Amino acid sequence: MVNFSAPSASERRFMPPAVAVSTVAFALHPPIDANVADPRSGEVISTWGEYAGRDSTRVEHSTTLWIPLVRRTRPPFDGHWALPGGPIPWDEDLHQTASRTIHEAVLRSPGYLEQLFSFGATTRSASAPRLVTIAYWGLYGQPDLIAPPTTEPSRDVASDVASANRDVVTEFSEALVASADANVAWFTIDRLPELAFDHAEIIEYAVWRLRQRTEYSMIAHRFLGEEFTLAQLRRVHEAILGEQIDPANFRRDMLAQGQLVDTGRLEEGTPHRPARLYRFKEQPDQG
Amino acid sequence: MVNFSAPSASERRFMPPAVAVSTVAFALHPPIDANVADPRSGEVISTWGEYAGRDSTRVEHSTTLWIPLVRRTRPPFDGHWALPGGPIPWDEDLHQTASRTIHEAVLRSPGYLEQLFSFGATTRSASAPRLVTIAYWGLYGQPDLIAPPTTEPSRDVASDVASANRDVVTEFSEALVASADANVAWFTIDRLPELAFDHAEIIEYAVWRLRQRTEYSMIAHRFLGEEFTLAQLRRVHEAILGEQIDPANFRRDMLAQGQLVDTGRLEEGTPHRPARLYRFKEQPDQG
DNA sequence: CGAATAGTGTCTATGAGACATTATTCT
DNA sequence: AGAATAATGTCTCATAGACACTATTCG
Repeated sequence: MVNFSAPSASERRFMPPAVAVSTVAFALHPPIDANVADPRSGEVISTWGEYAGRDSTRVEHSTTLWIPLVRRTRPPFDGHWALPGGPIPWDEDLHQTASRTIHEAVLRSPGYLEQLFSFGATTRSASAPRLVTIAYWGLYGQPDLIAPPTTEPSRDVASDVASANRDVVTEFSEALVASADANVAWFTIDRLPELAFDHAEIIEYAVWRLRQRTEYSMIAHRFLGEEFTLAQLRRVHEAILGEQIDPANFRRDMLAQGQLVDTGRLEEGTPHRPARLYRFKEQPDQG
Repeated sequence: MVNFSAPSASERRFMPPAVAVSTVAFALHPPIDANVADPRSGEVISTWGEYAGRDSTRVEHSTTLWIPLVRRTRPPFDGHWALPGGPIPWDEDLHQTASRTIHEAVLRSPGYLEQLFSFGATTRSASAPRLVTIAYWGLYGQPDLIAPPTTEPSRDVASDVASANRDVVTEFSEALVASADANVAWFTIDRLPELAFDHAEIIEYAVWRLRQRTEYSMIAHRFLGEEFTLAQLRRVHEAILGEQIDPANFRRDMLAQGQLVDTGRLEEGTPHRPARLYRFKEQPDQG
């Protein structure tokens, strides 16, 4: 008979570390119905829909990236914001766990997901038991954000995993609360609140890795809809890089890549000369 | 009272995955006293010292990279070769575990160590319990290889971790045998034997990442001694890339980097014009 | 001297950044 | 017409690859 009752402190010393997953999910802006929080106080201000209103320029000209965070509701780091995530069930691949846990928080699945790094320092949480976190980073594209929230049957992780190692779940229990509530909100990456554990470091590294990427085409692909103008594509790159790009050179380089296809159609409803609409050339999906 | 006796198959279903570390440790050639195995049979042929003899050109002109592997002595994959590694004790950082386990197999510590990727597919071992492996890659430099084997007190992992989750150790028990024996041998990366688990995939990815590195200077740094000629440095780069480099262009580019310092001294004992000796400019260590 | 490798100089193709200029649409 | 942005063209500079040529040491 196996007894998985909570081990005492002295017994913990002989336990192997537990594993979990956390995800940094970038978007050009939050979903319409999502909460936006004040970076300073962490207080939820309003939904993105109210905040941005019908001012589409605010969306179109988004010049920075957003990520969703989850507020912890118990120690350690009670009240601090943290990355969405959770423990790894025995029958889920790492990607699956990342995808499912981010969906449980945001009610939407990112179009792209890639492993970032594993954080396992013995010091990453002073009081809690040893936990190795495999961090992922992902991208919410325009289609993902426009789509209404989906409700997948969320597995009862508490009984699957927690019963075997209940201590681990204390770091993630907040991800299990009903979503779209005040404990899930979006922040811009250049104005983040105080974060739990070493999650600030994880986010910093995720941003760095996103910017390191040479093939932005594939990445930007995920942020955009089916058809788009070169200006829209350029703004995605600018949001990722955090700096401006020369439109002329950008056009030349992107077209030289041979990844774009001119649809022959034109943008509509502009107060100026309309731009050509492009789409990406078909190519094998990955991620 | 916590009972960590081996769980049955049905009980395993509710256990969280265990975590371990494996390391791909590159070197320009094996240590002098290390075993060299025949790629086909996996049989240990001789030590590197016997094999290479006093033919220093064989060492100097090494045109490929070597890695140490450990032969499994029990199922699953009994008799197959695998990466050195082991489970993570509660009080060790991931780097420390990688460094310690590779030392237990090779009796030498690599001069450079960097996290590679975490492999956690549910399918990576059919019969054994779920295990997430955090892979590292490292470099043995010339000084590391010349140095005599060091014997650090190896912690009794079996009692630290294995007692808590004995099943996990079946994948790594071979790392605990007395080292420098016939179950540890070196292979060239282009002629590897059949490997256990998904370790072939891990090695392939490690080689890819090594070659992706733009700043080879830092990497090559680790492979060389204090002073070196440009030809020696070039051969390191050629071994990493797996292809030849134009000596003239290589010289120009390396000197333009401003990382090299002319020591003013010359190579000795050559049957031709001796080359200048360089060293790397002092810079903050990392890794 | 000849062999062998070290070391230098030069030509060319490519790609990125800067920026001037023309084109097209709306108000 | 004037505003605003799309789209094109051109110049320069930095870098990488190819390769001819000179220099120095040993035997």
